[in-house]
Amino acid sequence: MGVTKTEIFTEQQNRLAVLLKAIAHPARIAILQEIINSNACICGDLVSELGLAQATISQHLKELKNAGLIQGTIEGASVCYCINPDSWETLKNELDGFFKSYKGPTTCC
Amino acid sequence: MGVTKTEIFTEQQNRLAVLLKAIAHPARIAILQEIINSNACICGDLVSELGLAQATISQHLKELKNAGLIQGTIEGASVCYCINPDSWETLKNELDGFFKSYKGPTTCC
DNA sequence: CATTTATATCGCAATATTACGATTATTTTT
DNA sequence: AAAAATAATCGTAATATTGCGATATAAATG
Repeated sequence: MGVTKTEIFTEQQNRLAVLLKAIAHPARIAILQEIINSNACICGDLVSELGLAQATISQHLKELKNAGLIQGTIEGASVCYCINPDSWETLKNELDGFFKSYKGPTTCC
Repeated sequence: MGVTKTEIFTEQQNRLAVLLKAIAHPARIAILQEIINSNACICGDLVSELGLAQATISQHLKELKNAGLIQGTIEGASVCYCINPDSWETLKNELDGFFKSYKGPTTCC
């Protein structure tokens, strides 16, 4: 046991869960914010900005990249990470739909 | 180690991460969708709707409740769960702000 | 009041996540 | 080419999550 039963849920539910899980960590939220705010793409500056080891940051970046939320391009010895505009837009819209599907409180509770 | 270093992140980052983590599971997404779609609040119908054991559903409901996303009111022998309108709205806005802070692709990657 | 119904909680096994030191690979710099 | 800088990967320890059977709790029903 201990494994998420993905087979009993819809494609959409699983996909949304994977993307949200990728964001659902303070370090990865911080990384995304850094990438967004420094309008130039930052690389290993994250290691000095956030207080985490280089291996840890690299691992978080990998997860964000696996989820498709960011993309990295090699720039000499360092790597330049930035938001993947398409998946960012897709997730934004999907989440928007999800949150808007709730039409306010009902009478029961 | 293996413990998230919450102390090095901002309140906002930690709060958002906790809320997103609560949603970031297909079963909990399915539960939220069920609660939203059945405009009457459902109770243990979730157990028959989704293919998970009663103990598992109850645990997922607890997590959603702990995160403040849903609230349960006792209704006789059963419990009626529905969305917490305030936290739902708050999270929606916070996420909206987060996603909107990205102003499209830059020149670098 | 015994029985059924509806949920919650406990305890456990399987697995996933988080963090980091050490190492490796690659590119700059000297 | 050696040294330094940058980032990825490996291995590992600590902890968290997921799922469920078994059990507990509480209300409804007979």
